[in-house]
Amino acid sequence: MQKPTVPKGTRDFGPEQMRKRLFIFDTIRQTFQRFGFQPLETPSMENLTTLTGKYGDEGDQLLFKILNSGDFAGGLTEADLQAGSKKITPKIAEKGLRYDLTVPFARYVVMNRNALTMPFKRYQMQPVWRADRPQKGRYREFYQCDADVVGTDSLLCEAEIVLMIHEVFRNLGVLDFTLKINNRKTLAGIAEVIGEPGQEGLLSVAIDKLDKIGMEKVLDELRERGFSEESIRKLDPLFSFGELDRLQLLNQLKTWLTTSETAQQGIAELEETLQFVDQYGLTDSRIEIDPTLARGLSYYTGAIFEVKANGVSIGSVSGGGRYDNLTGTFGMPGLSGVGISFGVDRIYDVMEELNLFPAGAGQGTRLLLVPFDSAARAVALPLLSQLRASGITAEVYPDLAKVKKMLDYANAKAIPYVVLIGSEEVQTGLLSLKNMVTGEQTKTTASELIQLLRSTSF
RNA sequence: GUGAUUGUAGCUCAGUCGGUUAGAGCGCCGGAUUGUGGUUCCGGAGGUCGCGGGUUCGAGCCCCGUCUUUCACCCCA
Repeated sequence: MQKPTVPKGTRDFGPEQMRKRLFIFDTIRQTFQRFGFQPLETPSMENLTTLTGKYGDEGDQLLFKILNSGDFAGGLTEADLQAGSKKITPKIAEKGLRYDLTVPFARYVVMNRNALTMPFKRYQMQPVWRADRPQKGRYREFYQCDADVVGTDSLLCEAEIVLMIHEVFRNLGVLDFTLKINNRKTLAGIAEVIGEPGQEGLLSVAIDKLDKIGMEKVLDELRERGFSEESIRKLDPLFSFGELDRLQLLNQLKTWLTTSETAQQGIAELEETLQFVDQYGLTDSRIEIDPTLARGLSYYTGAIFEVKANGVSIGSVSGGGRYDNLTGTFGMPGLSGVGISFGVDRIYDVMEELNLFPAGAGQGTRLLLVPFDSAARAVALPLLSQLRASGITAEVYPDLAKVKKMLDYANAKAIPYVVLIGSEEVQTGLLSLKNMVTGEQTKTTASELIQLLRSTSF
């Protein structure tokens, strides 16, 4: 027998998982809306022309392509087949699954440029797909929750992103996290100062691995990529910022990168952003300026953010930054934007590993009505409506089954309360409320019952 | 894309040197108990050993392929 399976790197989410996931989605959505972002959804598939070339060569490889409908191979010639799969792909697939939410958003902005009020703030919570090999904290289908502002280069937006990150993780109960922040202009400045102007891309990928592989190996990689010994020597100060506080760090950066105008601008942006954050009154900030933070995506041009949960070995749970020209490739240059993306699946893994889901997050039905016969059921149904109208999640066992079966059902669904209704309850009008955790059973009226369930969270 | 790794009942896992009819715990179903679950006791169902091929008198076990799981690299949320 062929047992059914789901494709590699994809998962089903059962009821308990889904409730926890919805807790994460709801928490993030609340914050996005509170900050004035408006909802947007885009199609799962985009034209490949929209997607390719936006994520670098590596990214293009990771795109899921969708085979054309109909006789997709009909127009292929012998020469095409000889040319190999890379040449054939555009002839047989003109659509692909979205790789992130930022590029479809940029496409949307360009298509609706005349209708949108600028600055335009949108949030979007949808799955994205990447064709890489699954491993810990990495899936082929996963959800991102993005919030972006386009049409302004105000650093207030960067500051608000910092605030939203703090609010989201605090509301989730993930208190021990680090928000790393840096600026691509500073990185560009470093490349200038060490005598490798324009090479900040290569510099970034290598430096990004610092805390993973250590300084020596980073330097080896730079040598491999053609950086001169002199440049590498000039990079020294970057590794000596260890224990400095924010002010000292910024001053040292300014001194070191004094000859680069770009770097000075990056540092000034960083300072202004942090100043705004202070003015907003953020307390107990988890911000850490990290001059080595690089991030892979090539379209970032200003601030870059990355959030890691401490105490777990799962990659970043959130990341983002400013991009000056994302819409340029779609024929709309000069539109600046900044955004943040929360990775729901990784946040879930972190919260599960650290046991951070609140008891209410996995909670479904709170009360099961157990009528013993049809006369009892006639009492139960109006009561059920009354309970639901009071906002209490309640259900009745649909069959007139044995009491054991119904109580087993309550246990299986982890329903904490049961109301038993038999001939005695029908006659007296009093209900038997059973606490399934303690086993204790009391007589109660309908209104007392509602009051009790409203006043306790579970 | 590179290199490892995993797969036996719904779940977690045993299964000796290749040898008769593949086992356990938990879970599930029924009963003890027609107004009381989570404890106990009794009974029961449930397997193409991931899939395909090969070696062998004989394969869950050995070989090849393939899919899947997990992990590292690359890259990333």
